[in-house]
Amino acid sequence: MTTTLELTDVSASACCAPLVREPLTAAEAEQLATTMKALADPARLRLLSIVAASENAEACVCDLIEPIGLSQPTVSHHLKVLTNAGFLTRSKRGTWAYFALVPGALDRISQLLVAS
Amino acid sequence: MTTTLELTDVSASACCAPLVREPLTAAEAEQLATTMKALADPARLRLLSIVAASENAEACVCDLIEPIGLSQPTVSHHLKVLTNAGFLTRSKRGTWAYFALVPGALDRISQLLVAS
DNA sequence: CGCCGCTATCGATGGTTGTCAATATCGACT
DNA sequence: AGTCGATATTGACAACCATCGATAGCGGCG
Repeated sequence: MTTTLELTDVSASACCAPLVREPLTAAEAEQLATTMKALADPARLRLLSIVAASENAEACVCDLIEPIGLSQPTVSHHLKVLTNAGFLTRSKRGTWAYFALVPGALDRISQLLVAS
Repeated sequence: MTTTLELTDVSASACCAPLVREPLTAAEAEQLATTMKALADPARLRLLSIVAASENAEACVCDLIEPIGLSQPTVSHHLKVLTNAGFLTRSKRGTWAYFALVPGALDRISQLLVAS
């Protein structure tokens, strides 16, 4: 299993000097790439946007399978990737598993790309 | 060869309604994922940051090979991917090929991720 | 013209990944 | 206990991709 990514580490070591300010070290680039790889998939982007647009920015797996149009194991896999990357949290209530947006997670990588 | 990505199309069709506002369509997700896949690679992220930190946000291929630590064909390949994705432009002056940042390209995808 | 240096393309290869069917797990309810 | 429904895990397979060596194209320069 991949370790949980520390987005804050990237922004800390590269604080006030994001991607466009000065060259990334190999380690920083590796970490940022791993995080972005979690986003660079159409199914995962759609999952994120569906969760974000849901009530309380939270959705049950059962509500995600149909709109995505993929098999249940595949959806479960993508949700795991997004969770490991720090974009979603998983909370099981009864039989159902609810995935919720991690506040600020998307904003963090967004700020790493922007120039200002 | 992959077609040049139209980042403006994404931001246009998703204007004022980014990733977190309402569910992405399959086509939007596909396009955004393709663009992000170009970024989700450590070598390409480092190339971008080196170019961005150079004079005039522009760098020669010969100046990029050594700091990246990859073979010349591999570097050339990554630069092509970034160019096709709309993040770099290529201009050949004499024997040398100079790659420059496309202004606003990174900011565009950055704004697609952020909530506000 | 002929050589040389810079860059791009080609072909091959090993590794990664998205996907599914099958199966396991686990909670709820009877 | 036993069944059922929801979710996660496993195993397998095809597609994709990053990388390199070899080679081709192409200016500059002697």
